[in-house]
Amino acid sequence: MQVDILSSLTAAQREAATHIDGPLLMLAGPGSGKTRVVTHRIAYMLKEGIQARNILALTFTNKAAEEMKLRIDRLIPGQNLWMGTFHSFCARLLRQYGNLVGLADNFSILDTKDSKKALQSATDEARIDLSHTSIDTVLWEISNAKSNLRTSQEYERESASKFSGVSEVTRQIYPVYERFLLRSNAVDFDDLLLHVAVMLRDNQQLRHDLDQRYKYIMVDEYQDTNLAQYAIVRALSLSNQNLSVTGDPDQSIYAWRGASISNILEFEKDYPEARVVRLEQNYRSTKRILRAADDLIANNKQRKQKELFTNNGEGEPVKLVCFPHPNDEADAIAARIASEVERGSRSLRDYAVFYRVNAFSRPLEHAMMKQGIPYQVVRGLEFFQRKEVKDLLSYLQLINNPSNDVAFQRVVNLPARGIGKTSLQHIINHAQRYQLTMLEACREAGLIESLSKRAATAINKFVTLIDVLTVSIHMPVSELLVDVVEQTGYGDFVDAQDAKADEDRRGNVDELINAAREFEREMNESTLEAFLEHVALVSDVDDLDIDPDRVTLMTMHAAKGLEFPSVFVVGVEHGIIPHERSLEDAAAEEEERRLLFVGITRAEQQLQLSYCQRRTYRGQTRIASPSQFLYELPRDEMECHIPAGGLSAVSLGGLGSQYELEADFIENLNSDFDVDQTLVNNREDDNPESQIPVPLEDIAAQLQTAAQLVGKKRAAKRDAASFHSGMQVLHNDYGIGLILAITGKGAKRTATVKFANHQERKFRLAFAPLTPVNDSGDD
DNA sequence: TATTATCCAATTTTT
DNA sequence: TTGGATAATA
Repeated sequence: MQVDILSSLTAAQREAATHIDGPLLMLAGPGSGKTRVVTHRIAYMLKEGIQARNILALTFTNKAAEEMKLRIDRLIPGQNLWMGTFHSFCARLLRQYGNLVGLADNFSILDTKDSKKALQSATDEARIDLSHTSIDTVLWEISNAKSNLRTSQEYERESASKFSGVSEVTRQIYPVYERFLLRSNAVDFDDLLLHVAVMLRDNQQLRHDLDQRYKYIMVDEYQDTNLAQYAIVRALSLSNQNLSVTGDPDQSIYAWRGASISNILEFEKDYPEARVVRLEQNYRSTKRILRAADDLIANNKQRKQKELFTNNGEGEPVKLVCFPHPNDEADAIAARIASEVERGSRSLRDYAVFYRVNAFSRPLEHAMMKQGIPYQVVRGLEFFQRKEVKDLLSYLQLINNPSNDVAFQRVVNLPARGIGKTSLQHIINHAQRYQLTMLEACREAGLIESLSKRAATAINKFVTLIDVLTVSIHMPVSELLVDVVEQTGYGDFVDAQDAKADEDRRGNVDELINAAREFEREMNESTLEAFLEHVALVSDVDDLDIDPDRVTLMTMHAAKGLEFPSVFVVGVEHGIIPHERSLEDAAAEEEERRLLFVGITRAEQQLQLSYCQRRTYRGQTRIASPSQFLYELPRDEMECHIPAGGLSAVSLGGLGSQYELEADFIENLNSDFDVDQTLVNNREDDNPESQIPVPLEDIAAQLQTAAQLVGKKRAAKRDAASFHSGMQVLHNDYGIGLILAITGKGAKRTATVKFANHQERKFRLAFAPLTPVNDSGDD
């Protein structure tokens, strides 16, 4: 039987799969069959007689956990193995032992938005002045602190010497926020981990018990663990060092969220006994794709050297294509997919398009729709973020946990029931004065003098409403939900809105009720509490179905762990990948490179990277230039459809000659250049929505001509001191503009520039990122 | 108090 | 362009 399980593994894989006792580090490159090894290893352990209940397997996504469970079940059916995310594991522990950190077992889990609301409330309550920081910054700072195992006290101590605005404000707010959450019997995502880590640290008995219980621990994507997760894993594997972790430092893309890559890099220090297995053979991609990935990632300095190889064929050349505009980019991709599918060489599910920011899905969606290509957009939390859904869930939260003030505030006047801002403020004051939760304060509405009689009545009605609903707390969630929709008046409210604005909010409501029904059907434990936990810890991504025959659109972050026969990466542009916010920080830039590496290595057979000359983003069209990462690819063996002169004609980051590509654009300065037809002139229709997709080859050909047309028009020198009115200039952020006037002298010399979007701005010539666009040939 | 207008800021986001 | 958060108004 063992032979069955191991026979399909290679030597290296088998070595990892049969290493049961003692620490194990599996460095697994992309496409190296990691999941296969992990699942086979577990199956092997079970066969060897290890109890399923002694195994703890931690993943980052529910999807990954499900996938593994499924595959193990295929190898050894009928084992009841617990597998899940760090967060759900911690939530489960906290339900049991939460009292150790001051949580009742019906605590609520706040999502990021709720956390922000909580933080805002806490800040208001304590009358803390945010001065120059924003609530987002502080939330971020606290989240970071929590990921790094710092409670408010530790933060205070640790940051005592820091005098930046953020840390000063955070020092004040963090303890208040902490108290606010405890009082609300609620945790944010970071708390789930932090509380458990603290609990394990301060409670040796518990630590020991759990250590005994979970004798074999497995962690997937170890490169993405943060300090809190590290501490939890460490605490659970002290007595029994049967810890196996898998990961790939080159695929660490969540450092920005507190993941610390050093966890995996220093595993061998933490566990000197560790066996290290490297899985470097790639079974996924063609040689060419792998070489592109390898060349790219080789530019990272902070890196464990790794040798990727594959026995797969050379494959087609990787494509690099430049387009005038994202609409063309999207059209060309849609057209190619359509034609290949038409030809029968592939099906839609073989294709994925990746981008750096979610907003880039828009032109792609347009193009797919135009072409009638079925597609699915994978977006993190779309469903559970919708207003209707959040509103209704807040009612459920409040019923489940009456202390949840965030939920309370969300629903108290929704639909409007005459409890406005002023009344609410009175309630808040009262609650604060007597240390009550808001719902408790409402129960004393009659005692609050400042409240008008009318308001007091409205509040009493609300309290009664919640009390009545609470009676049904043990009913199936879907029925409770139906009750909520009807009795709170929310259903009518939504219907009224739909009628007025021609929307389908009701549809979302129904969808949520359906989700509840499905939950009842699938889960053996379908209490309200379980449902709320489920929706808090499961995202839409998790039930991403690759099965339906559709093209998949998603961010590169979301793509991790997936693979597709044919992959497009769009918008490989400077300031996009790497993202502009990463430009100053070398470490952040390396992470961006890893991100592109992840994108590239998802591809099995076909890969196309593309960038545009202009990009419409946030309502503004701007000049775009190729990403510096494109220079690091093996372009000589790739198929490049880029303007004459190639990438190198566009100077990196600098503005010097990048608008060489843009000369036609510049010429259109004084005309309305919303739709620039110069490059794509086979369009017959002025309406951008209904334009005919341009075959990729044609666009490439046209680009060449356009570039030739542009010919002599060269960029002026950057240091040109001779700005004058009537002159065309290029601004880093605003694009091309016309100097209307010049005033002042010396350092104060100021230009008034009118930009393409008809905005006028003034710039000090001494510092403004302005470059003259000179048509007098200066070569 | 409730609706409407205006302004502002804007990655990625396993949970 | 979008959404969210305030400010202005009926």
